[in-house]
Amino acid sequence: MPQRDPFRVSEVASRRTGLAKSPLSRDAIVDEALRQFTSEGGDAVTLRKIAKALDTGPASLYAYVDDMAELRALVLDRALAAVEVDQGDGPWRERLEALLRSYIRVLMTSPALARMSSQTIAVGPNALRIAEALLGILEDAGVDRLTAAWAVDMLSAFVTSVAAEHAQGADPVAPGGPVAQALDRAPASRYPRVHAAREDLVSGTGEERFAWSVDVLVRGILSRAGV
Amino acid sequence: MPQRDPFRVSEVASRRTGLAKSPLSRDAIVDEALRQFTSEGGDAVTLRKIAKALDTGPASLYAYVDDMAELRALVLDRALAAVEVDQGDGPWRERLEALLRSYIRVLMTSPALARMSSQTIAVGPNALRIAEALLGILEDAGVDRLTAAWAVDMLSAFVTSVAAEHAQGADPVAPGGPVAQALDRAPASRYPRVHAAREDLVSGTGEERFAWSVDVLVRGILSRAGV
DNA sequence: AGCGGTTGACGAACGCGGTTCGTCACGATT
DNA sequence: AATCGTGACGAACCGCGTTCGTCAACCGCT
Repeated sequence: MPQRDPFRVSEVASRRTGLAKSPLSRDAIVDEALRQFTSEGGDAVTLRKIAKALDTGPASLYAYVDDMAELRALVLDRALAAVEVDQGDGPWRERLEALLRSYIRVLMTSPALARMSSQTIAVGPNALRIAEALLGILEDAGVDRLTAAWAVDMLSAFVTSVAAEHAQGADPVAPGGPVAQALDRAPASRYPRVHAAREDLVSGTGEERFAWSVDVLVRGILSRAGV
Repeated sequence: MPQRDPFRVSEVASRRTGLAKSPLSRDAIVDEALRQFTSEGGDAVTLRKIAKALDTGPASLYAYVDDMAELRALVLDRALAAVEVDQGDGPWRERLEALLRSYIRVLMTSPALARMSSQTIAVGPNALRIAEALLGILEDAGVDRLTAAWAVDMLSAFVTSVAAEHAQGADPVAPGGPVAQALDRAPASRYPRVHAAREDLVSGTGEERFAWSVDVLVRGILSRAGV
């Protein structure tokens, strides 16, 4: 039990005048939710915890937010505000990789955020900002508009995929992790190729795999684009 | 309160001898769970509903399953048993596309299944079976082992991504859907490229986009492979 | 200055989720 | 026939999102 502050009554009064306590706005709610999403141990972010942190009850939040789903969407877009979209004026290839790297880094701030991004389609202003930047880079690369549009979809899906994979427990590919265990348990008789490639399947750092995957995507996209 | 059946005692007795009722095994639990995952409206599959369908209480399942997480993993792998891996003896490109198509079709059996597949890394025997087949196809394509191993990862992630995207509400890209709405709301002044490409971003059927994406991935992978 | 009407905040409760615990009936063993 | 260990189960716990009815504070009137 947190200590019940006897001065609480005056706080309530002051809350209306909006001096000591923030008067509970939509922004304040989203801010606190994002703070919990990123700072917390990464466990479940709940409406009740957010309310408690804002020194109120769960019901009060419903004046500003329709739904937990809406709140999640708002939080995701606010988180995406941290994605750095303007990556200097180097060659487009470097700018693309830097943008995707920033995108991934933001999503990996917390497992909860990464999980959310793979379940919610981001359609907020910041998602649009990222899409706009990607289209610009692909334009510089000489990719036609339709190809670029579809490529934006693939690149976004790729980023959320990588983040989601990273979200469930520290590096499942690491030695001793569930993947390595499963590969060791796989009998060579039934899965000869998996067995033969068991080291390759878990080789490389996250960094290397990321760069490799981006390269595969870029080559594929360029080879489809009417240069 | 559900009516208390006086005949219940005899049912318990018959359950022990395992005649009328299946005597509650791990397989029976996973079977029923998968049935609910696929047949149900696609909503949340809960331990309690599974128990009720098996004519018992939630606590009884814990004799056979450690966790809801373990149950989910078991269900996912059992679902993957339906993926058709042996796709005739045509050219590798067709076999690859057919395999991925079967994979996606299975995951799209229900939204709940699709959502699960993007959160849980599949490491069961059926996941290994699919990986084995993919490695075989890529081998036929002349892809070296390391490239093939990493490509398996990308292809799997791609499949679960597509399924997850499809999982949240009937086609978000459809006209009137949240994506189209967001694009219409996007001011051309701030997002000129997004605005210009707003039709391309939502164009194409799921089929066309799937084929296009696979083509991008294959081209990228081949161009990295030391043929 | 006094006064309804509107609105936002809140306590309490509802239904449902996964999980745990103590009990008791069962089938096998002595 | 008596006993024992096992495992199925009812009941309960705690936390979740959400809803409802109430009440106090603010606003624009007269």
